[in-house]
Amino acid sequence: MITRAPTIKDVALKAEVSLKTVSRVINESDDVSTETRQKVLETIKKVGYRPNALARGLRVKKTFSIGVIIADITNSFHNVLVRGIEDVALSKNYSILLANSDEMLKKEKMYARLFMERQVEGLIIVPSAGSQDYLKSFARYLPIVFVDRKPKDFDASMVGVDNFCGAYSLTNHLIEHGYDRIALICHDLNFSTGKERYDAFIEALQKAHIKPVEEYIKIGNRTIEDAFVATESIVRANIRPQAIFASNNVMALGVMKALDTHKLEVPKDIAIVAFDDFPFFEIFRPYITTVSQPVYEMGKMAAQVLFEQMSNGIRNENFTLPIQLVVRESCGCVRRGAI
Amino acid sequence: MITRAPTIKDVALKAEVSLKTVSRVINESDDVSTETRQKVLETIKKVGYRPNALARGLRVKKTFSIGVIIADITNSFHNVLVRGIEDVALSKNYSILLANSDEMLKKEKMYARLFMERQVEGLIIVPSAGSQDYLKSFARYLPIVFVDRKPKDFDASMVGVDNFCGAYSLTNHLIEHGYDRIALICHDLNFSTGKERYDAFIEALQKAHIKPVEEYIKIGNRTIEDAFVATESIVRANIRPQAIFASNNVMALGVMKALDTHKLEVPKDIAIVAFDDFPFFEIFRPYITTVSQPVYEMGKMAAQVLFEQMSNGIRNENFTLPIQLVVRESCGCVRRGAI
DNA sequence: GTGAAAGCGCTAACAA
DNA sequence: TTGTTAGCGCTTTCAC
Repeated sequence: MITRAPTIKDVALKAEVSLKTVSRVINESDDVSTETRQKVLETIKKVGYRPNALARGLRVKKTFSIGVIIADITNSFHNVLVRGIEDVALSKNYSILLANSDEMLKKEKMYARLFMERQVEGLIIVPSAGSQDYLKSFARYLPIVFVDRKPKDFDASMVGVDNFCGAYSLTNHLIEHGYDRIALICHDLNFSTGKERYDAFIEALQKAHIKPVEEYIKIGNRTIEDAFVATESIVRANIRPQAIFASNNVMALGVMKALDTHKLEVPKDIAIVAFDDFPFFEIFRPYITTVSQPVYEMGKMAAQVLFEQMSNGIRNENFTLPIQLVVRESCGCVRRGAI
Repeated sequence: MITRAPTIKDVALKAEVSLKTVSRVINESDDVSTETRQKVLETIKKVGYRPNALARGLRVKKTFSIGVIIADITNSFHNVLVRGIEDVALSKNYSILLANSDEMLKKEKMYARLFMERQVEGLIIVPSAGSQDYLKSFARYLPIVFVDRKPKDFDASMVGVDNFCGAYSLTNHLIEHGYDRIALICHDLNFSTGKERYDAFIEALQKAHIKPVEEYIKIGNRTIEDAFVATESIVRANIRPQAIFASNNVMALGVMKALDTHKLEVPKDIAIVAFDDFPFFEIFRPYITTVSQPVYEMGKMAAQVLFEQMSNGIRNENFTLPIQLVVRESCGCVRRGAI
């Protein structure tokens, strides 16, 4: 800005040594006489020199940065994921370039391209609905790792959980409570997570010889509002369901809000369970029964896989992390002891 | 990685034109004959050329990136802030480099330095407790904007809210309910926000001729755990307070958890209010009365101020955004109509 | 309308 | 141990 930042040249001039000597001192490499090193270090301090990572990156073709494209940093799932990624990146001295796709393929594409131009050395993506084939031309240059959701029309490593299994056991838990009128508030089936949870829900019902009721099944966007509206219509049905399965934690909020608005008590009047936990599900009543995903670990794992491939070459592997059924009280179970 | 990415040179060679001509086409500048332009564009497509933003940045001394240092992306205040910043950055075609300081000055410093080396064109910081004088040497090169908390030993532009005023009116609201035994669970006074909210709390009591009781006032870290422990000790006091003021939303969660654990009903047995809102404060009972900050707007404003200074020169201004008292039911007010 | 040469800040390769 | 030269991929200057 105002002043030009001093360069390696300025240091060399002032310290009366060559560029390379300064470079050597900076990189703590090679052998520079203690004397010269001292002199250079002092000069560096005096002129306030800081190496230009860009110039360095251009030369050595390393930028020490990776690109991360998630749906929305404001969503707790995504920010915890990012935290996991960042912590690993930090430990490797890498920075992350972050972008929100807002579930729009167009934005996802735009950012992926932008990050390529910025010479990121790897890409971690929570893919939006639609085709990821645009990544094919990138995959020759850097590794790409997907998290949470499966990409379409493009193969790369992927870190996620067994959504089918989780949703199945959650549905089963409701069935074991004796409910046979169970509603599903699900997010978009174009996401692999939505699809798998939906499929598991249906299959669990069928296995228990319960016929899925169409008016109890609502598919919408992953928003509080959509879940609210869906729940309202379900609750107004001729025969109210005894339980609701929310396909994710955000939608669970919409369900809760709607039930509260209609003065329905959980789990007395109606039970509810949700896929994916939230810290405060344990703080506010009713404590919501969920399937909990190791989100932070997913982020870490994704980063680890990426770094592994950055140094040892691109591979194509899937990693499925374990989930956990967290039984609390919203399903109708009696409350366990406090804290 | 595997393959070398094509450069401008490859394109020039293949299209049988000079480097500069390709450069001209890329930058949509100057006059290139339609014929040549066509030829170049085709070649670009054919070889899959993408400009190298780093090389370009090195030359034109623009990196189109800004650094953002927050406490923790996992905290809703901070991620909403980042979202505001990102949305503005996107509109200006800038990327953000993101880092979590975890409230540690050391990390904050490290990242600020790292970002400088990466040639960010501006810096937005939520400062940690301690001295920000290390930034003095940076301030000659780029603008720095602080958000939420005031820096120490260093002057720069700052975007925040009137914490004193907000905490004062929140405390006052409790006093108007007739409570005269009011507890404060506050985060570190080394943060300007903590200090100002604390001061306001005390002053509001004194103005109402209520003597602050030492055992009702707890200072801790901004964590659920600290707030939990603090609340427990307060609740066990000889004479229990009638209300608790939590200095932020995270600590409010700890307070709620502790009250729940001790089977104290809000607001029947004890009232609670918190500084800073949370979306789900409106979804789970009891609906918590808060002072709400325009966090997203704070992020946007910070970014706008930064960009303004990036183009028009560094200034030193303070921006105070309006807050809002959101009266719900945890303070003892009767519940308003649903949704 | 197009191109050659120089240089952004740095490091690799090779000399000295 | 230290210095010189070239070049990373791009744009700017100035020539043609």
